[in-house]
Amino acid sequence: MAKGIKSRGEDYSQWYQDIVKHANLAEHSAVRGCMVIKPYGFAIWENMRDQLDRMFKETGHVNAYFPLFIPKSYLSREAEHVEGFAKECAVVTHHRLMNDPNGSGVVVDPSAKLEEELIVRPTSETIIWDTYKNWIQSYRDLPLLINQWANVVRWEMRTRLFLRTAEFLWQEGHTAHATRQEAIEEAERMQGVYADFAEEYMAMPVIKGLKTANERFAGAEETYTIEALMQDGKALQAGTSHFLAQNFAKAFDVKFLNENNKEEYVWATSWGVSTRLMGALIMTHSDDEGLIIPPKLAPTKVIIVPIPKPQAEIDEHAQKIMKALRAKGISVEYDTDKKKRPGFKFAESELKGIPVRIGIGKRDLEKGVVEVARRDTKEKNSIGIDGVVGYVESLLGEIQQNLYNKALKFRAERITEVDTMEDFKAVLDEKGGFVSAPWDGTSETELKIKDLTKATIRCIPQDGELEAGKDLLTGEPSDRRVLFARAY
RNA sequence: CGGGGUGUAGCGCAGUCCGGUUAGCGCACCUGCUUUGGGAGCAGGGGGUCGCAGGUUCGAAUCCUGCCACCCCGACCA
Repeated sequence: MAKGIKSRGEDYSQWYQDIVKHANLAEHSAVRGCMVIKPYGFAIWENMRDQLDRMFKETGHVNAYFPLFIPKSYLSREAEHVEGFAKECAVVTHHRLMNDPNGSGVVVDPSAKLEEELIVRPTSETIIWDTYKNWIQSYRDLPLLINQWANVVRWEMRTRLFLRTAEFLWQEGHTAHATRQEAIEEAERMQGVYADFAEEYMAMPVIKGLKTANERFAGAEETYTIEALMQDGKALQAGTSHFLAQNFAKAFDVKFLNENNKEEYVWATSWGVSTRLMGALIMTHSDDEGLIIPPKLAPTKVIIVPIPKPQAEIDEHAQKIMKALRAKGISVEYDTDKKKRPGFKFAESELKGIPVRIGIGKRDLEKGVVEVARRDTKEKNSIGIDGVVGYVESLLGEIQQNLYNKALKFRAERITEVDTMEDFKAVLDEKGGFVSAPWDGTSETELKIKDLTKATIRCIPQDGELEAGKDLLTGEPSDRRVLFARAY
Protein backbone atom coordinates (compact mmCIF):
# COMPACT_ATOMS: atom_id res chain seq x y z
CA MET A 1 0.00 0.00 0.00
CA ALA A 2 1.21 3.47 -0.86
CA LYS A 3 2.27 5.88 1.84
CA GLY A 4 -0.57 7.96 3.17
CA ILE A 5 -3.34 6.02 1.48
CA LYS A 6 -5.87 4.07 3.48
CA SER A 7 -6.87 0.69 2.10
CA ARG A 8 -10.08 0.53 0.06
CA GLY A 9 -11.37 -2.35 2.10
CA GLU A 10 -10.73 -0.61 5.39
CA ASP A 11 -12.37 2.74 4.83
CA TYR A 12 -13.57 3.42 1.32
CA SER A 13 -14.51 7.01 1.95
CA GLN A 14 -11.10 7.78 3.41
CA TRP A 15 -9.39 5.90 0.58
CA TYR A 16 -11.21 8.07 -1.94
CA GLN A 17 -10.16 11.26 -0.20
CA ASP A 18 -6.58 10.03 0.09
CA ILE A 19 -6.39 9.32 -3.64
CA VAL A 20 -7.76 12.74 -4.51
CA LYS A 21 -5.29 14.36 -2.16
CA HIS A 22 -2.14 12.37 -2.80
CA ALA A 23 -2.53 12.17 -6.57
CA ASN A 24 -2.84 15.95 -6.46
CA LEU A 25 -6.24 16.14 -8.13
CA ALA A 26 -8.20 18.56 -5.98
CA GLU A 27 -8.76 19.94 -2.50
CA HIS A 28 -11.44 21.63 -0.46
CA SER A 29 -11.42 25.38 -0.82
CA ALA A 30 -11.80 27.81 2.03
CA VAL A 31 -15.15 28.64 0.46
CA ARG A 32 -17.93 26.51 1.86
CA GLY A 33 -18.57 23.40 -0.19
CA CYS A 34 -16.35 24.52 -3.04
CA MET A 35 -13.41 22.70 -4.58
CA VAL A 36 -10.08 23.71 -6.03
CA ILE A 37 -9.20 21.49 -8.98
CA LYS A 38 -5.42 21.30 -9.11
CA PRO A 39 -3.44 21.25 -12.36
CA TYR A 40 -3.11 17.46 -12.57
CA GLY A 41 -6.80 16.88 -11.85
CA PHE A 42 -7.74 19.58 -14.30
CA ALA A 43 -5.56 18.06 -17.02
CA ILE A 44 -7.58 14.84 -16.77
CA TRP A 45 -10.83 16.78 -16.82
CA GLU A 46 -9.62 18.68 -19.90
CA ASN A 47 -9.02 15.40 -21.69
CA MET A 48 -12.52 14.24 -20.83
CA ARG A 49 -13.98 17.57 -21.84
CA ASP A 50 -12.14 17.70 -25.15
CA GLN A 51 -13.24 14.21 -26.12
CA LEU A 52 -16.86 14.86 -25.18
CA ASP A 53 -16.76 18.11 -27.10
CA ARG A 54 -15.57 16.26 -30.20
CA MET A 55 -18.38 13.78 -29.82
CA PHE A 56 -20.97 16.54 -29.45
CA LYS A 57 -19.70 18.21 -32.60
CA GLU A 58 -19.75 14.91 -34.48
CA THR A 59 -23.44 14.68 -33.62
CA GLY A 60 -24.12 18.14 -35.02
CA HIS A 61 -23.96 20.33 -31.95
CA VAL A 62 -22.30 23.73 -31.51
CA ASN A 63 -21.14 25.54 -28.40
CA ALA A 64 -22.48 28.82 -27.02
CA TYR A 65 -22.53 30.58 -23.68
CA PHE A 66 -25.38 31.93 -21.58
CA PRO A 67 -25.34 34.09 -18.41
CA LEU A 68 -24.41 32.93 -14.97
CA PHE A 69 -27.32 34.81 -13.40
CA ILE A 70 -30.96 33.98 -13.80
CA PRO A 71 -33.70 36.41 -12.75
CA LYS A 72 -35.67 34.80 -9.97
CA SER A 73 -38.93 35.01 -11.89
CA TYR A 74 -37.55 32.85 -14.73
CA LEU A 75 -36.98 29.94 -12.43
CA SER A 76 -40.57 29.88 -11.29
CA ARG A 77 -42.07 29.72 -14.78
CA GLU A 78 -41.95 25.96 -14.87
CA ALA A 79 -43.64 24.66 -11.74
CA GLU A 80 -41.84 21.33 -11.29
CA HIS A 81 -38.51 22.86 -12.21
CA VAL A 82 -38.59 25.51 -9.50
CA GLU A 83 -39.75 23.00 -6.95
CA GLY A 84 -36.83 20.76 -7.79
CA PHE A 85 -34.15 23.43 -7.42
CA ALA A 86 -35.58 26.04 -5.01
CA LYS A 87 -33.99 24.50 -1.94
CA GLU A 88 -30.43 24.74 -3.20
CA CYS A 89 -30.10 28.10 -4.89
CA ALA A 90 -27.53 30.82 -4.22
CA VAL A 91 -29.24 34.20 -4.51
CA VAL A 92 -27.71 37.58 -5.36
CA THR A 93 -29.59 40.36 -3.60
CA HIS A 94 -27.27 43.39 -3.80
CA HIS A 95 -24.77 44.86 -6.22
CA ARG A 96 -22.54 47.04 -4.08
CA LEU A 97 -20.45 47.06 -0.91
CA MET A 98 -19.55 50.04 1.25
CA ASN A 99 -17.20 50.84 4.12
CA ASP A 100 -18.70 49.84 7.42
CA PRO A 101 -19.93 53.10 9.00
CA ASN A 102 -19.30 51.58 12.47
CA GLY A 103 -15.65 50.82 11.90
CA SER A 104 -13.62 48.26 10.07
CA GLY A 105 -14.21 46.30 6.91
CA VAL A 106 -16.92 46.46 4.29
CA VAL A 107 -20.62 45.73 4.49
CA VAL A 108 -23.37 45.27 1.93
CA ASP A 109 -24.74 48.64 0.91
CA PRO A 110 -28.45 48.45 1.78
CA SER A 111 -29.25 51.07 -0.83
CA ALA A 112 -27.90 48.77 -3.54
CA LYS A 113 -30.62 46.17 -3.23
CA LEU A 114 -31.62 44.59 -6.52
CA GLU A 115 -35.18 45.08 -7.61
CA GLU A 116 -35.32 41.46 -8.68
CA GLU A 117 -32.96 38.97 -7.09
CA LEU A 118 -30.67 37.00 -9.35
CA ILE A 119 -30.17 33.27 -8.96
CA VAL A 120 -26.77 31.78 -9.66
CA ARG A 121 -27.70 29.12 -12.21
CA PRO A 122 -28.23 25.65 -10.79
CA THR A 123 -28.88 24.67 -14.44
CA SER A 124 -29.68 26.85 -17.41
CA GLU A 125 -32.96 25.64 -18.92
CA THR A 126 -34.83 28.79 -17.95
CA ILE A 127 -32.39 31.43 -19.18
CA ILE A 128 -31.76 29.44 -22.33
CA TRP A 129 -35.40 28.97 -23.18
CA ASP A 130 -36.04 32.61 -22.56
CA THR A 131 -33.34 33.27 -25.15
CA TYR A 132 -34.49 30.58 -27.59
CA LYS A 133 -37.84 32.32 -27.72
CA ASN A 134 -36.25 35.02 -29.83
CA TRP A 135 -34.22 32.62 -31.92
CA ILE A 136 -36.99 30.36 -33.10
CA GLN A 137 -39.77 31.45 -35.44
CA SER A 138 -40.04 28.83 -38.13
CA TYR A 139 -39.46 25.14 -38.64
CA ARG A 140 -36.46 26.30 -40.68
CA ASP A 141 -34.80 27.37 -37.40
CA LEU A 142 -35.05 23.83 -36.11
CA PRO A 143 -33.49 21.73 -34.85
CA LEU A 144 -31.44 24.02 -32.63
CA LEU A 145 -28.57 21.97 -31.23
CA ILE A 146 -26.53 23.88 -28.67
CA ASN A 147 -24.20 22.93 -25.87
CA GLN A 148 -22.53 25.08 -23.25
CA TRP A 149 -19.54 24.40 -21.02
CA ALA A 150 -20.16 26.19 -17.76
CA ASN A 151 -20.12 26.19 -14.01
CA VAL A 152 -23.27 25.86 -11.95
CA VAL A 153 -24.03 26.23 -8.25
CA ARG A 154 -26.20 24.01 -6.11
CA TRP A 155 -26.12 24.74 -2.40
CA GLU A 156 -25.82 21.17 -1.21
CA MET A 157 -25.88 20.41 2.49
CA ARG A 158 -23.00 17.98 2.37
CA THR A 159 -20.25 17.93 -0.19
CA ARG A 160 -17.60 15.50 -1.38
CA LEU A 161 -14.75 16.32 -3.72
CA PHE A 162 -15.85 15.83 -7.35
CA LEU A 163 -18.96 13.85 -6.39
CA ARG A 164 -20.90 16.71 -4.94
CA THR A 165 -19.60 20.24 -4.60
CA ALA A 166 -21.45 23.52 -4.25
CA GLU A 167 -19.99 24.70 -7.53
CA PHE A 168 -19.18 22.29 -10.30
CA LEU A 169 -18.09 22.35 -13.92
CA TRP A 170 -20.23 20.65 -16.51
CA GLN A 171 -21.65 20.80 -19.96
CA GLU A 172 -25.33 21.19 -20.62
CA GLY A 173 -26.84 20.61 -24.02
CA HIS A 174 -30.15 22.28 -24.79
CA THR A 175 -31.90 21.40 -28.01
CA ALA A 176 -35.15 22.40 -29.69
CA HIS A 177 -37.01 20.24 -32.21
CA ALA A 178 -40.06 20.36 -34.42
CA THR A 179 -41.51 17.03 -33.38
CA ARG A 180 -41.90 14.92 -30.29
CA GLN A 181 -40.27 12.00 -32.02
CA GLU A 182 -37.22 13.98 -33.07
CA ALA A 183 -36.68 15.27 -29.54
CA ILE A 184 -36.96 11.79 -28.08
CA GLU A 185 -34.42 10.55 -30.61
CA GLU A 186 -32.07 13.37 -29.64
CA ALA A 187 -32.34 12.57 -25.93
CA GLU A 188 -31.64 8.91 -26.67
CA ARG A 189 -28.78 9.77 -29.02
CA MET A 190 -27.04 11.83 -26.33
CA GLN A 191 -27.52 9.13 -23.74
CA GLY A 192 -25.77 6.91 -26.27
CA VAL A 193 -22.92 9.42 -26.66
CA TYR A 194 -22.46 9.45 -22.91
CA ALA A 195 -22.48 5.67 -22.72
CA ASP A 196 -19.93 5.42 -25.52
CA PHE A 197 -17.72 7.98 -23.84
CA ALA A 198 -17.92 6.22 -20.48
CA GLU A 199 -17.12 2.82 -21.93
CA GLU A 200 -14.60 3.67 -24.65
CA TYR A 201 -12.68 6.45 -22.93
CA MET A 202 -13.27 6.06 -19.21
CA ALA A 203 -13.24 2.25 -19.51
CA MET A 204 -16.27 2.34 -17.26
CA PRO A 205 -19.17 0.07 -18.12
CA VAL A 206 -22.58 1.70 -17.70
CA ILE A 207 -26.18 0.60 -17.77
CA LYS A 208 -28.51 2.60 -19.94
CA GLY A 209 -31.93 3.06 -18.50
CA LEU A 210 -34.89 5.27 -17.70
CA LYS A 211 -35.40 7.08 -14.44
CA THR A 212 -38.59 6.57 -12.48
CA ALA A 213 -40.88 9.54 -11.80
CA ASN A 214 -39.25 10.06 -8.40
CA GLU A 215 -35.76 10.32 -9.77
CA ARG A 216 -36.62 12.21 -12.94
CA PHE A 217 -35.23 15.68 -13.69
CA ALA A 218 -37.48 18.49 -12.48
CA GLY A 219 -39.44 19.46 -15.57
CA ALA A 220 -38.69 16.43 -17.73
CA GLU A 221 -41.15 13.94 -19.18
CA GLU A 222 -38.49 11.27 -19.45
CA THR A 223 -34.98 11.07 -18.04
CA TYR A 224 -32.45 8.76 -19.67
CA THR A 225 -29.51 7.82 -17.51
CA ILE A 226 -26.24 5.97 -17.56
CA GLU A 227 -25.52 4.23 -14.27
CA ALA A 228 -22.10 3.03 -13.17
CA LEU A 229 -21.02 0.85 -10.28
CA MET A 230 -18.22 1.90 -7.95
CA GLN A 231 -15.81 -0.44 -6.19
CA ASP A 232 -17.63 -0.17 -2.87
CA GLY A 233 -20.80 -1.52 -4.46
CA LYS A 234 -22.59 1.81 -4.62
CA ALA A 235 -24.10 3.10 -7.84
CA LEU A 236 -23.27 6.43 -9.41
CA GLN A 237 -25.35 8.30 -11.93
CA ALA A 238 -22.75 9.26 -14.49
CA GLY A 239 -24.82 11.24 -16.96
CA THR A 240 -28.39 12.11 -17.81
CA SER A 241 -30.32 13.13 -20.88
CA HIS A 242 -33.83 14.51 -20.59
CA PHE A 243 -36.80 14.60 -22.91
CA LEU A 244 -38.48 17.81 -21.78
CA ALA A 245 -41.53 17.53 -24.06
CA GLN A 246 -43.09 20.98 -24.47
CA ASN A 247 -42.83 21.94 -20.80
CA PHE A 248 -40.24 24.67 -21.20
CA ALA A 249 -41.59 25.80 -24.58
CA LYS A 250 -44.93 26.41 -22.94
CA ALA A 251 -43.41 28.07 -19.87
CA PHE A 252 -41.35 30.43 -22.04
CA ASP A 253 -43.74 30.65 -24.94
CA VAL A 254 -41.43 29.27 -27.61
CA LYS A 255 -43.49 28.57 -30.73
CA PHE A 256 -42.65 28.00 -34.38
CA LEU A 257 -44.58 27.98 -37.62
CA ASN A 258 -44.61 24.55 -39.19
CA GLU A 259 -44.62 23.75 -42.90
CA ASN A 260 -48.40 24.16 -42.95
CA ASN A 261 -48.16 27.67 -41.50
CA LYS A 262 -49.52 26.45 -38.19
CA GLU A 263 -48.13 27.58 -34.86
CA GLU A 264 -46.75 24.88 -32.55
CA TYR A 265 -44.71 24.69 -29.37
CA VAL A 266 -41.24 23.28 -29.88
CA TRP A 267 -40.01 20.04 -28.33
CA ALA A 268 -36.96 20.11 -26.10
CA THR A 269 -34.15 18.07 -24.63
CA SER A 270 -31.36 18.81 -22.21
CA TRP A 271 -28.41 16.65 -21.24
CA GLY A 272 -25.36 16.97 -19.06
CA VAL A 273 -22.31 15.45 -17.48
CA SER A 274 -20.13 17.08 -14.86
CA THR A 275 -16.82 16.95 -13.02
CA ARG A 276 -18.54 14.16 -11.12
CA LEU A 277 -17.16 11.96 -13.89
CA MET A 278 -13.77 12.51 -12.26
CA GLY A 279 -15.11 10.90 -9.11
CA ALA A 280 -16.48 8.05 -11.18
CA LEU A 281 -13.13 7.56 -12.89
CA ILE A 282 -11.28 7.42 -9.58
CA MET A 283 -13.71 5.04 -7.93
CA THR A 284 -13.95 2.70 -10.89
CA HIS A 285 -10.28 1.87 -11.40
CA SER A 286 -7.96 3.07 -8.69
CA ASP A 287 -6.35 0.82 -6.08
CA ASP A 288 -4.47 1.04 -2.80
CA GLU A 289 -1.31 2.19 -4.63
CA GLY A 290 -3.06 5.26 -5.98
CA LEU A 291 -4.88 6.52 -9.01
CA ILE A 292 -5.30 4.51 -12.20
CA ILE A 293 -6.14 6.48 -15.34
CA PRO A 294 -7.23 4.75 -18.54
CA PRO A 295 -4.62 5.51 -21.23
CA LYS A 296 -7.08 7.36 -23.45
CA LEU A 297 -7.60 9.99 -20.74
CA ALA A 298 -4.15 10.10 -19.16
CA PRO A 299 -2.42 13.48 -19.49
CA THR A 300 0.88 11.60 -19.49
CA LYS A 301 0.62 8.12 -20.95
CA VAL A 302 4.24 7.10 -20.50
CA ILE A 303 6.87 8.17 -18.00
CA ILE A 304 10.53 7.38 -18.46
CA VAL A 305 12.52 6.95 -15.27
CA PRO A 306 16.30 6.95 -15.61
CA ILE A 307 18.43 4.98 -13.21
CA PRO A 308 21.13 7.61 -13.13
CA LYS A 309 24.58 6.13 -13.49
CA PRO A 310 25.86 6.40 -17.07
CA GLN A 311 23.93 9.61 -17.55
CA ALA A 312 24.81 10.44 -21.14
CA GLU A 313 24.00 7.02 -22.54
CA ILE A 314 20.68 6.81 -20.73
CA ASP A 315 19.70 10.31 -21.83
CA GLU A 316 20.43 9.39 -25.40
CA HIS A 317 18.16 6.34 -25.33
CA ALA A 318 15.45 8.18 -23.44
CA GLN A 319 15.42 11.00 -25.96
CA LYS A 320 15.20 8.55 -28.82
CA ILE A 321 12.27 6.70 -27.26
CA MET A 322 10.49 9.94 -26.39
CA LYS A 323 10.81 11.24 -29.89
CA ALA A 324 9.44 8.04 -31.38
CA LEU A 325 6.51 7.91 -28.92
CA ARG A 326 5.64 11.54 -29.56
CA ALA A 327 5.69 10.88 -33.29
CA LYS A 328 2.89 8.42 -32.64
CA GLY A 329 0.96 10.97 -30.61
CA ILE A 330 1.73 9.31 -27.28
CA SER A 331 2.34 11.82 -24.50
CA VAL A 332 5.52 11.03 -22.63
CA GLU A 333 7.55 12.57 -19.82
CA TYR A 334 11.18 12.05 -18.92
CA ASP A 335 11.66 12.39 -15.18
CA THR A 336 15.14 13.84 -14.85
CA ASP A 337 14.64 15.29 -11.38
CA LYS A 338 17.98 14.62 -9.70
CA LYS A 339 16.66 15.22 -6.21
CA LYS A 340 14.44 12.15 -6.33
CA ARG A 341 15.70 8.62 -6.36
CA PRO A 342 14.35 6.02 -8.78
CA GLY A 343 12.33 4.19 -6.14
CA PHE A 344 10.57 7.38 -5.22
CA LYS A 345 9.76 8.06 -8.86
CA PHE A 346 8.33 4.56 -9.30
CA ALA A 347 6.00 5.04 -6.36
CA GLU A 348 5.06 8.52 -7.50
CA SER A 349 4.19 7.44 -11.03
CA GLU A 350 1.93 4.77 -9.59
CA LEU A 351 0.28 7.24 -7.25
CA LYS A 352 -0.47 9.49 -10.22
CA GLY A 353 -1.86 6.65 -12.28
CA ILE A 354 0.45 7.00 -15.27
CA PRO A 355 -0.40 3.95 -17.41
CA VAL A 356 3.10 2.92 -18.52
CA ARG A 357 6.51 3.43 -16.99
CA ILE A 358 9.79 2.77 -18.75
CA GLY A 359 12.86 2.26 -16.59
CA ILE A 360 16.24 2.76 -18.24
CA GLY A 361 19.41 1.73 -16.43
CA LYS A 362 22.88 0.46 -17.05
CA ARG A 363 22.11 -3.14 -16.12
CA ASP A 364 19.40 -3.41 -18.76
CA LEU A 365 21.17 -1.37 -21.40
CA GLU A 366 24.05 -3.80 -21.37
CA LYS A 367 21.52 -6.43 -22.45
CA GLY A 368 19.93 -4.06 -24.94
CA VAL A 369 16.62 -3.88 -23.11
CA VAL A 370 14.56 -1.49 -21.01
CA GLU A 371 12.03 -2.26 -18.28
CA VAL A 372 8.40 -1.56 -19.13
CA ALA A 373 5.93 -1.56 -16.25
CA ARG A 374 2.16 -1.29 -16.57
CA ARG A 375 0.16 0.49 -13.90
CA ASP A 376 -3.00 -1.61 -14.02
CA THR A 377 -1.47 -4.99 -13.17
CA LYS A 378 1.95 -3.73 -12.02
CA GLU A 379 3.60 -6.32 -14.28
CA LYS A 380 7.11 -5.54 -15.50
CA ASN A 381 8.77 -6.81 -18.66
CA SER A 382 12.16 -6.42 -20.26
CA ILE A 383 11.72 -5.22 -23.81
CA GLY A 384 14.36 -4.88 -26.52
CA ILE A 385 15.12 -1.21 -27.13
CA ASP A 386 14.26 -1.36 -30.80
CA GLY A 387 10.85 -2.83 -30.13
CA VAL A 388 9.86 -0.67 -27.21
CA VAL A 389 7.75 1.90 -29.07
CA GLY A 390 5.62 -0.72 -30.76
CA TYR A 391 5.31 -2.62 -27.53
CA VAL A 392 4.21 0.43 -25.57
CA GLU A 393 1.72 1.42 -28.22
CA SER A 394 -0.06 -1.90 -28.08
CA LEU A 395 0.32 -2.11 -24.32
CA LEU A 396 -1.61 1.15 -23.93
CA GLY A 397 -4.45 -0.39 -25.90
CA GLU A 398 -4.28 -3.51 -23.81
CA ILE A 399 -4.41 -1.56 -20.56
CA GLN A 400 -7.42 0.39 -21.75
CA GLN A 401 -9.19 -2.85 -22.61
CA ASN A 402 -8.11 -4.61 -19.44
CA LEU A 403 -9.45 -1.82 -17.24
CA TYR A 404 -12.78 -2.03 -18.99
CA ASN A 405 -12.92 -5.82 -18.76
CA LYS A 406 -12.03 -5.76 -15.11
CA ALA A 407 -14.70 -3.19 -14.31
CA LEU A 408 -17.22 -5.11 -16.39
CA LYS A 409 -16.47 -8.35 -14.58
CA PHE A 410 -16.75 -6.58 -11.23
CA ARG A 411 -20.14 -5.23 -12.18
CA ALA A 412 -21.39 -8.49 -13.67
CA GLU A 413 -20.67 -10.19 -10.37
CA ARG A 414 -22.73 -7.53 -8.63
CA ILE A 415 -25.98 -7.60 -10.50
CA THR A 416 -28.17 -9.89 -8.46
CA GLU A 417 -31.71 -10.98 -9.21
CA VAL A 418 -33.93 -11.27 -6.15
CA ASP A 419 -37.65 -11.81 -5.65
CA THR A 420 -38.17 -11.31 -1.95
CA MET A 421 -37.60 -8.43 0.42
CA GLU A 422 -35.51 -10.67 2.65
CA ASP A 423 -33.04 -11.52 -0.13
CA PHE A 424 -33.10 -7.91 -1.26
CA LYS A 425 -31.88 -6.63 2.09
CA ALA A 426 -29.34 -9.40 2.44
CA VAL A 427 -27.80 -8.70 -0.95
CA LEU A 428 -27.63 -4.97 -0.30
CA ASP A 429 -25.94 -5.44 3.04
CA GLU A 430 -23.57 -8.25 2.18
CA LYS A 431 -22.70 -7.73 -1.45
CA GLY A 432 -23.90 -4.35 -2.63
CA GLY A 433 -24.17 -3.60 -6.30
CA PHE A 434 -27.29 -3.56 -8.43
CA VAL A 435 -30.22 -5.62 -7.32
CA SER A 436 -32.59 -6.59 -10.09
CA ALA A 437 -36.08 -7.01 -8.72
CA PRO A 438 -39.71 -6.87 -9.79
CA TRP A 439 -41.47 -3.58 -9.03
CA ASP A 440 -45.13 -2.68 -9.22
CA GLY A 441 -44.44 0.63 -10.95
CA THR A 442 -45.68 2.96 -8.22
CA SER A 443 -43.80 5.80 -6.58
CA GLU A 444 -45.22 4.83 -3.20
CA THR A 445 -43.60 1.43 -3.30
CA GLU A 446 -40.29 2.88 -4.48
CA LEU A 447 -40.28 5.37 -1.59
CA LYS A 448 -41.17 2.71 0.96
CA ILE A 449 -38.31 0.54 -0.23
CA LYS A 450 -36.01 3.53 0.01
CA ASP A 451 -37.08 4.16 3.60
CA LEU A 452 -36.56 0.53 4.50
CA THR A 453 -33.24 -0.06 2.76
CA LYS A 454 -31.76 3.27 1.54
CA ALA A 455 -31.79 1.75 -1.93
CA THR A 456 -33.40 3.59 -4.82
CA ILE A 457 -34.35 2.52 -8.30
CA ARG A 458 -31.33 3.53 -10.32
CA CYS A 459 -33.03 2.83 -13.58
CA ILE A 460 -35.41 0.77 -15.62
CA PRO A 461 -32.90 -0.85 -17.99
CA GLN A 462 -33.65 -0.12 -21.63
CA ASP A 463 -32.42 -3.52 -22.73
CA GLY A 464 -34.49 -5.27 -20.06
CA GLU A 465 -37.11 -7.78 -21.07
CA LEU A 466 -40.72 -7.99 -20.02
CA GLU A 467 -41.16 -10.52 -17.27
CA ALA A 468 -44.32 -11.15 -15.29
CA GLY A 469 -43.66 -11.16 -11.55
CA LYS A 470 -44.75 -9.86 -8.20
CA ASP A 471 -43.43 -6.72 -6.56
CA LEU A 472 -40.98 -7.69 -3.86
CA LEU A 473 -42.60 -5.45 -1.28
CA THR A 474 -46.30 -5.27 -2.11
CA GLY A 475 -46.79 -8.49 -4.08
CA GLU A 476 -48.66 -6.48 -6.72
CA PRO A 477 -48.15 -7.54 -10.33
CA SER A 478 -44.95 -6.40 -12.02
CA ASP A 479 -44.15 -6.57 -15.71
CA ARG A 480 -40.38 -6.16 -15.54
CA ARG A 481 -37.35 -6.07 -13.28
CA VAL A 482 -35.73 -2.78 -12.38
CA LEU A 483 -32.32 -2.08 -10.91
CA PHE A 484 -32.10 -0.98 -7.31
CA ALA A 485 -28.93 0.14 -5.53
CA ARG A 486 -27.59 2.32 -2.83
CA ALA A 487 -26.17 5.31 -4.62
CA TYR A 488 -23.93 8.33 -4.38
C1' C B 1 -30.91 21.03 11.19
C1' G B 2 -30.19 16.20 14.35
C1' G B 3 -26.25 12.29 16.17
C1' G B 4 -20.89 11.50 16.78
C1' G B 5 -15.82 13.20 16.49
C1' U B 6 -11.54 16.46 15.96
C1' G B 7 -8.86 21.28 16.54
C1' U B 8 -1.11 21.16 19.14
C1' A B 9 4.77 23.40 13.12
C1' G B 10 3.23 22.91 5.92
C1' C B 11 0.98 17.61 6.56
C1' G B 12 -0.05 13.41 10.01
C1' C B 13 -0.18 12.77 15.18
C1' A B 14 1.31 11.95 20.83
C1' G B 15 0.67 14.65 25.26
C1' U B 16 -5.23 16.38 27.95
C1' C B 17 -8.18 11.54 31.95
C1' C B 18 -4.58 12.71 36.96
C1' G B 19 -2.27 20.90 35.88
C1' G B 20 4.26 21.25 37.23
C1' U B 21 11.34 21.25 33.53
C1' U B 22 12.63 24.89 27.96
C1' A B 23 5.70 21.35 24.37
C1' G B 24 7.30 16.39 21.75
C1' C B 25 7.42 12.62 17.52
C1' G B 26 7.10 11.08 12.15
C1' C B 27 6.92 13.12 7.20
C1' A B 28 8.19 17.53 4.64
C1' C B 29 11.84 21.79 4.64
C1' C B 30 17.34 23.92 5.00
C1' U B 31 23.04 22.67 5.22
C1' G B 32 26.89 19.03 4.55
C1' C B 33 28.86 14.28 3.29
C1' U B 34 27.90 9.41 1.48
C1' U B 35 24.29 7.32 -1.80
C1' U B 36 21.00 6.21 -6.36
C1' G B 37 17.51 -0.97 -10.15
C1' G B 38 11.12 0.13 -5.38
C1' G B 39 9.31 5.87 -1.34
C1' A B 40 18.03 6.59 0.91
C1' G B 41 21.57 6.92 5.43
C1' C B 42 24.17 9.79 8.95
C1' A B 43 25.13 14.52 11.27
C1' G B 44 23.54 19.33 12.13
C1' G B 45 19.56 23.10 11.66
C1' G B 46 14.97 26.23 11.03
C1' G B 47 9.87 26.41 12.01
C1' G B 48 4.53 26.76 17.48
C1' U B 49 -0.28 33.11 19.69
C1' C B 50 -1.30 24.34 21.69
C1' G B 51 -8.79 26.87 17.32
C1' C B 52 -10.69 31.82 19.77
C1' A B 53 -12.28 34.54 24.26
C1' G B 54 -12.90 34.64 29.29
C1' G B 55 -12.28 32.22 34.17
C1' U B 56 -9.89 29.05 38.27
C1' U B 57 -4.68 28.56 39.98
C1' C B 58 1.74 30.16 42.49
C1' G B 59 1.51 27.67 37.66
C1' A B 60 -3.07 25.81 32.14
C1' A B 61 -2.16 22.40 25.73
C1' U B 62 -4.19 19.90 30.26
C1' C B 63 -9.57 22.04 34.73
C1' C B 64 -14.35 25.34 34.07
C1' U B 65 -17.67 28.57 30.88
C1' G B 66 -18.87 30.54 26.21
C1' C B 67 -17.89 30.81 21.11
C1' C B 68 -15.76 29.34 16.30
C1' A B 69 -14.03 26.02 12.57
C1' C B 70 -13.54 21.44 10.24
C1' C B 71 -14.61 16.08 9.50
C1' C B 72 -17.84 11.65 9.69
C1' C B 73 -23.03 9.56 9.84
C1' G B 74 -28.27 11.09 8.52
C1' A B 75 -32.04 14.44 5.89
C1' C B 76 -30.99 16.98 0.37
C1' C B 77 -28.59 15.82 -4.27
C1' A B 78 -25.56 15.22 -10.35
